Formats: sequence, C-alpha cells, structure tokens
Amino acid sequence: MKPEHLHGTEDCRAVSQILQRIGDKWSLLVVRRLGDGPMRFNELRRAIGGISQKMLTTTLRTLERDGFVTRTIFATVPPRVDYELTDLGRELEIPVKGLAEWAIVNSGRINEARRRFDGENAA
Amino acid sequence: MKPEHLHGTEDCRAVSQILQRIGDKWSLLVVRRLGDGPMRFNELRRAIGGISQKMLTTTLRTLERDGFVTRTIFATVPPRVDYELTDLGRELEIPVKGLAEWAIVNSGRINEARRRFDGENAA
DNA sequence: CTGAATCCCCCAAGATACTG
DNA sequence: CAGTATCTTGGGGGATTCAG
Repeated sequence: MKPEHLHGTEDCRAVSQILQRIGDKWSLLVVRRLGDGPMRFNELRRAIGGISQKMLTTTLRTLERDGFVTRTIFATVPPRVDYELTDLGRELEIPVKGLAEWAIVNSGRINEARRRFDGENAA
Repeated sequence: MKPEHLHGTEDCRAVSQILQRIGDKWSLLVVRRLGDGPMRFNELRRAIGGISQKMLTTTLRTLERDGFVTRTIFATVPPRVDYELTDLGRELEIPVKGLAEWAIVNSGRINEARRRFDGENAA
C-alpha cells in the first residue's frame, strides 16, 4: 500500500462501495433511529414509517452482516428481538453526521441549481 | 434556515436523499477525478474505466443539474467539452473526504464482520 | 411479534447503433 | 469527439401470504 496518497482509484472505489452500501433507501434511517438506543422490530418499523416489513428485515440483516448492528433474541412468548448499534455503527455516525450537516446546510443551493437547470432546459 | 437540532425525520430523509444521489455507482468516481482539475469527456471516460458512454453522460448531467459540475462547450472541430467542479462540488468533497477516510480505515473491520457473519451462517 | 417466502413491477444501467 | 436513441436485463423494492 502507498502511504503517500490515498487518492488512488482503488481507494475511491472502496469509498464508493461504502457509500452505495449506506446510501440505499433505508440503512441510514435505521442507523439514525438506533442511534437513540436499542429498539424492537416493529418499534423501529413504526418509528421510520413507510418501510415494508421485508425491506426492514433486509436492511437490518445487511447492517448486521456488516457489523453495524447487533441482533438480540429473547426467547419469550411473544418473541422479542432487539436491535442495537455496535461500536462500529456508532463510529460510522460521526463522518455521516458531517455529511448530514453539509447536506442540510447546502440543500438550498442544490435545489436552486436544479430549478435553474430545469428552467433553462424547459425554455 | 433552521438553527435547531437536526435530529428530525425530515432532515434524516434529506440526508438520505443526498447520500443516494452521490452514492450511486459513478458520481463519486467522477467527482473525485474532476477534483484534479477540468477534464474532457473521453479523458474522464478513460480515467475512470469501466463506465459506459451513456452512464458517464447521465452521471455528468445529473451532477450538472445539482450544481456540482459545470459543462463548457468549445465550438471547435472536433468539438470539445470540458467538465469542471463548481465551488459547491469542491465543498462537497470535504465531508465526503471525511467519510472516505473512515471507509478506508474501517474497511477491514467491515470485511471481518462479513466473514464472521457468513461463516456462522454457512456453518 | 418477528420474521421467511413468493410474486410482481419498475427503473437503473449496460450494449449497441446512429448523429452533429 | 461528444453525445442521443432504442432495446434489453438485473435487481431493488413493495404487497401479500405463510410460519415459528
């Protein structure tokens, strides 16, 4: 590995992978919610809103596989499953938060650029 | 603009939008390349590698629409088109770079988590 | 309550061919 | 050189149903 610069195409693709990974439709919303503490399946489902059962399951499985959340099963009746952020998941929130703040601050500029672009194109 | 805390679901969705926007297959690679300076279409195409003509066009158009890159046409023969990052595009690189460094540093932990998860599942 | 399994739709994305 | 137009496909994502 070259310590001099991390600007290689390889690194860039790795970053793109991660970004695609957490940039899907639901992952970030789930992670954000779990940032407030452990939650159960349907609790999470209601909190997010608009997510199907299947997608929540899929999203949680992938997050678990990547080591961002843990899944704890309580063998009770009715069954209960808690999801919680791992250390890795919590650390992820730091750079994501940076991007989040940027996005919120600059969303106006982006929307303005879009309006201008669409306006020129329509005319 | 809102000076309050940014923990609302609305904000979170906005962030998710942005992440999906730049988290697609090619946008980040294009932005990264343009970070080194203006480039022409095919120059960019060769530099990235593996991207089809259509996808590069689409990606560049979207980035232009969102105000991240500019498109400059030189009415010469043969035609020449330069793409260049805007200020907004360059500012975007800052938080993205934070995420990039995190991704590179922690990619090992993610891969390890995946191997462990897949191992348990296979066994 | 917490999922797994199935069906289905739509669109991102690639391949190919053509144009200014 | 820098695109546009058209066709095709893989998979993301939703609705529904079944199971432990």
